[in-house]
Amino acid sequence: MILQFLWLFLISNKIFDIFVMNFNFYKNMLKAERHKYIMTKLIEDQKVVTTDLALALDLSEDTIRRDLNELDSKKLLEKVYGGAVQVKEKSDNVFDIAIVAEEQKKKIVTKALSLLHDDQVIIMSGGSTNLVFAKLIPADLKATIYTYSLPIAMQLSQHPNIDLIFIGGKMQKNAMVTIGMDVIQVVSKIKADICFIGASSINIKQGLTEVGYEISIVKKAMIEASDRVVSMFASNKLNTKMPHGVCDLTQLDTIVTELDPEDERLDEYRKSGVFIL
Amino acid sequence: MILQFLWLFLISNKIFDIFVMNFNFYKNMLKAERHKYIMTKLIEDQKVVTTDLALALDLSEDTIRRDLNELDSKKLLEKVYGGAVQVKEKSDNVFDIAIVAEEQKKKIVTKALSLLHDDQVIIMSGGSTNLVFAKLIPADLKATIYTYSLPIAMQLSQHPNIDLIFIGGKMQKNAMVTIGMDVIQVVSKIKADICFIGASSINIKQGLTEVGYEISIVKKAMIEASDRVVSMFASNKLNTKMPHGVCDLTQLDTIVTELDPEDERLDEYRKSGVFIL
DNA sequence: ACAAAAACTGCAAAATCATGCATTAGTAGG
DNA sequence: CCTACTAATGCATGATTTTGCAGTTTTTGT
Repeated sequence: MILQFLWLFLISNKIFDIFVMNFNFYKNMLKAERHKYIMTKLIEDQKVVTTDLALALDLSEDTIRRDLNELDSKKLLEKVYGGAVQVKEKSDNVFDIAIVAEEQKKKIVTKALSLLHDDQVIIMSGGSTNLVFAKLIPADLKATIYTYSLPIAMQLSQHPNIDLIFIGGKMQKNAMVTIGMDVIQVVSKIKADICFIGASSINIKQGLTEVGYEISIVKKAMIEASDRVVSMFASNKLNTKMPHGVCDLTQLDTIVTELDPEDERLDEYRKSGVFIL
Repeated sequence: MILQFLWLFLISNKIFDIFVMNFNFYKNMLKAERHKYIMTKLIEDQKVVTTDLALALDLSEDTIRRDLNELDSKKLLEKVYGGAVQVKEKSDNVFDIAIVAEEQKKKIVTKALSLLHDDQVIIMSGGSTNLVFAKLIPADLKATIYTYSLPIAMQLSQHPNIDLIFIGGKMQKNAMVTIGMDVIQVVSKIKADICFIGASSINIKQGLTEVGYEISIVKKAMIEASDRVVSMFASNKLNTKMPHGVCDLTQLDTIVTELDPEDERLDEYRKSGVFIL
């Protein structure tokens, strides 16, 4: 009986040693090492607890808290009451697309809603203005829409009454649109009533111009395929220029900006014959 | 001697503590973790019940209520009498796709990452499991990926080293994938090294089966176009059946589930010759 | 309308945190 | 070697946050 206890005692002593080793293992740790340890622990467990760390590293909780505050201010973790958790990946979600000046764009596209009618065949290019437009298309509109923009297709796929056709091809990843010959081929076979073209730049002489060559080609094909061509953009795009031409003003039927149609900044465009909404 | 017993007592206390810790697994949960747990639970079950949460987390109902109020004021959920429900009006943001049992799916697809190599040509079908897979594809993988799923294309468009080709066609809006002859035509011309097929249902006799006819046709074409066919799914899909056949087990090269490859539930599948990861 | 369940309010105990201050260790310069 | 300086750490103190409980109010179902 005694022997059993003695044995247990020895065993427990061993365990105790291990404990002590673990406790004091990190005793002479530099601050940087500690931070690394904390970050590793955080990734392992999804969280760290102040008291646990103080125990594990044999330091006062105050020091741990200071560490956590420091790491928090570096945005490496998020401090919470009792410890810290992983900083939530803000842009991990590819799917939330930030739209700059969304209110302004809403104002623009709302005007263009009057151009929509049931049973139209519509082509939409990419761009955040067109995305806002897609959001605001009335739920009861019945139409066929072609697009080659992923975000716009995502948006329109929520729409109950729209026949949606995505134009496939090689993805231009930053703009999230397809480009290339496959796109041109499909677009050139469409007979659309109306197309909505985002604009990088517009001016009197060159008309619509684009920053990318491939996009400019696709837009040319869109215009060719549509009876009516509408371009929506904010007024800061007026009188600017990009390397690749898309079409001149005579090929545009309607432009839509946030300005009053009678605004003097649009005078020259109005003279060229394009309808201003 | 007394000391020995004292020591034993301390040790047993420690062991006891560990037991208690395991028993009350969530006892030392940080508030932030709790909120995360609640939100996960909410997405899984579409609702949470105050009393259930109090029981599950071993906390008073008051605390749970305070949590729910807090999350409610952050607009992350909507508190109702007895618990909380998901905040509606998700039409505001089409783009955040809720993935049920994301952790389980991560476990599955992580196994499949070993099948990826540089310079492969890959076809990916739709489905949330494949979406999780797309998220976890290493940033340094250089490959060409074909897909006809909007969310997967969105996800992969963030990937710097992947040539991404979207297969266009008519959109099946609820699944956010393209379907139809256009898709078949493109797929049948691809010569892919490997394809990853989501599964609605799988069983020994019929193999892969699908709920939609069109999808089943597309998947047939995918299999035809690929040297190697991989299907990833959770084990609850095992031994279920849908109306439209895709392929039998002999046409599958690899299946991946969250189960251990030696699990007895996979015995019959293993016998059929398919490799189980 | 009434009883039971759920929710809210105020309160107190406990845990956690921020701050100021003293101590220590390491370091650079004379 | 000594001194002054700085950074890091621990401790004391008071503030803040969290949590459960008791009592009251609101909601729900019958």
